[in-house]
Amino acid sequence: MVKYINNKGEIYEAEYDLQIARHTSSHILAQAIKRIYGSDIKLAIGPAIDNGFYYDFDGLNVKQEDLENIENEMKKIVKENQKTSCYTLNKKEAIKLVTEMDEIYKKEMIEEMKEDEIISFFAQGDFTDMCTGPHMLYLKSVGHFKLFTATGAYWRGNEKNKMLTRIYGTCFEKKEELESEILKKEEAKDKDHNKLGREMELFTTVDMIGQGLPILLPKGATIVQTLQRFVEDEERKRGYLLTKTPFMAKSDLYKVSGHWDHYKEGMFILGDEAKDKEVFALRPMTCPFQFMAYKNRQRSYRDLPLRYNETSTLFRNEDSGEMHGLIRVRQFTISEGHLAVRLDQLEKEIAGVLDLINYFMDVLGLKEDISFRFSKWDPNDRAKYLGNEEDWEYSQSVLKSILDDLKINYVEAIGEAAFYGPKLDIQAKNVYGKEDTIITVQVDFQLAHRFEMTYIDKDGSKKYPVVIHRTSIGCYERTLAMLIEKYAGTFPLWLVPIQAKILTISENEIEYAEEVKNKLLQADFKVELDSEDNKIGYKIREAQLEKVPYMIVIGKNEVENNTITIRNRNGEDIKDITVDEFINMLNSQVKKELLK
RNA sequence: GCUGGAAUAGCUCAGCUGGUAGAGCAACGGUCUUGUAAACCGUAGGUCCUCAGUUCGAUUCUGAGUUUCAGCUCCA
Repeated sequence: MVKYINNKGEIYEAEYDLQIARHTSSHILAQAIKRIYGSDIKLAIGPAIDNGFYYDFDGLNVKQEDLENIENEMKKIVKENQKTSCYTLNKKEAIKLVTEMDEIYKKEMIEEMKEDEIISFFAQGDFTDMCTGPHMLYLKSVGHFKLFTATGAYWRGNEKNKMLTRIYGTCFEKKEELESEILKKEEAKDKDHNKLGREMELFTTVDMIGQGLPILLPKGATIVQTLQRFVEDEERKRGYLLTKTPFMAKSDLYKVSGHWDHYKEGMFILGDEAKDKEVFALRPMTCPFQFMAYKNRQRSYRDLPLRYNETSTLFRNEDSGEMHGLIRVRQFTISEGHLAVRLDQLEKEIAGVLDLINYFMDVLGLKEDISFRFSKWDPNDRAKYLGNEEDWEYSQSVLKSILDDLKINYVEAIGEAAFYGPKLDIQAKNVYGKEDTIITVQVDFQLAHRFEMTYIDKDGSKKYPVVIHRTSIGCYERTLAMLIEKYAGTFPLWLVPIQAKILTISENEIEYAEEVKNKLLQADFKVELDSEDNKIGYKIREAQLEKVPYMIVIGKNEVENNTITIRNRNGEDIKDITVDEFINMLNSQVKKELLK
């Protein structure tokens, strides 16, 4: 049991609380910083977060190597085992105190509070901080902590504000827990797609090509091709019509779509508006192009729902600091699609989209790792969005009721909507726990009007369809990144770029091995023959490093018996099997993996 | 875009305060023709990210740029 003190000054006893311990650790960090770097360092905020804590400081200039020193000071403070006390002040008194302390950020926070707010302060030895608590009564109770990084962070998360210095750390009750967390971080590095993907020769980047423009090497390209064929085939089965639309268009198109006003910064623009007669832009989204396919002829209510899909390459001029491996790039290819539907079809079509997504996530093995986010507009940031409040309230309420009907378990996020409508985002976490959107489904009541997309209804009147913007498997680069980390490079059979590697014991078996290879290639399997080196142990090791699911070993016994020996990833051997039997085995395994 | 790191052989890295570079693995050539995790001998491989500046002399110091990493902000 641990003793705590809350913001009423009450002392109570409870189990070790990780959140409070981490919050207390952030105060110890701040105390250490003040001791080492002096009172010129201004305190901003220092909360506990998911996997640790941080504290933001102004005027602090620390480097990675200084962290050890700071950590030692923190340990010293804990050893002193100061007792925490708490007192409260009214707003006026609190402002007076923080003004005396010259804590400008605390002052700013207090000034924004209500007049009758009671503000609590926690003190430990020579250190006092405004805080709502609770805290550990004795600093010794915090347990074991470690500082990780010192980086920059904007005050209040706004890029217009000053950049402060943020120190991240974590804390656990037991030393073993801390050590296992550190170990976990180390192990995560080996799964990091940006490291593993390069090591496995799935992709690379080249200085001369530029940021966010990775090259998919043969193995990575093979995986993406497998995914794309799978997605296009499945979508055709579900009634989607394929389009192939241009990679760029005149600015006129984007002016109608609203991209020119709302998304220009994110586009690669070819030409100079001031000088050139015609200005082009690479497409950042496929929507307006597929809308033109819709408008190719007059549509009837009987034509709807109309489902378009395209394996679509997009270009977005991301800020230079944003690029990261395959997760965030400037050119990417997405399983894009737009559905033009009648309002009475909307729910069923969204359900259909979600069923498709669900199937894909299941096949990829990501079903357990995703979460749903209902992304709404921010009424306080109108300039970012098309349409008025009424439009947004309507489209959001429609999407919300559909999601509730479908019993989707989601969190809401303000200000994450697309500029033309609310979204259902499907989120996945990377190996370090950082969340990214991999799939998005959007409901759009706006763009059909802008593009004059209409259909003739039963009663002969002209109507606008609702547009669903959706991806089904997401963007191939980002999804590949997630898969690399999910499987630590050990891809399932249907997806792996080399499904089997044929290894010969000596050069005498190469002719037979070629026969085996051709049979497997004809049966549509991806195989390689390694006959360069004669050392079988070495070859097996190579195949293991490449995470090849099956090794086919061929020596003189196999040639004599017209069979092969197979070794799977677990190191188990199957002997005296024929090539045809092996092909059947592979086929049934792939079928199973595709849930068919 | 912002803050702070980093860039040396194909890969992982070493190289003290300025005197143009090394190791292990990989590659290539040869020997061995081998039944399950690195056989032996040999060879080659570098614009020390780029461009300027300081200097008799720069991988090393300074500046600008490029790429890259962590975080922030932005985003699929």
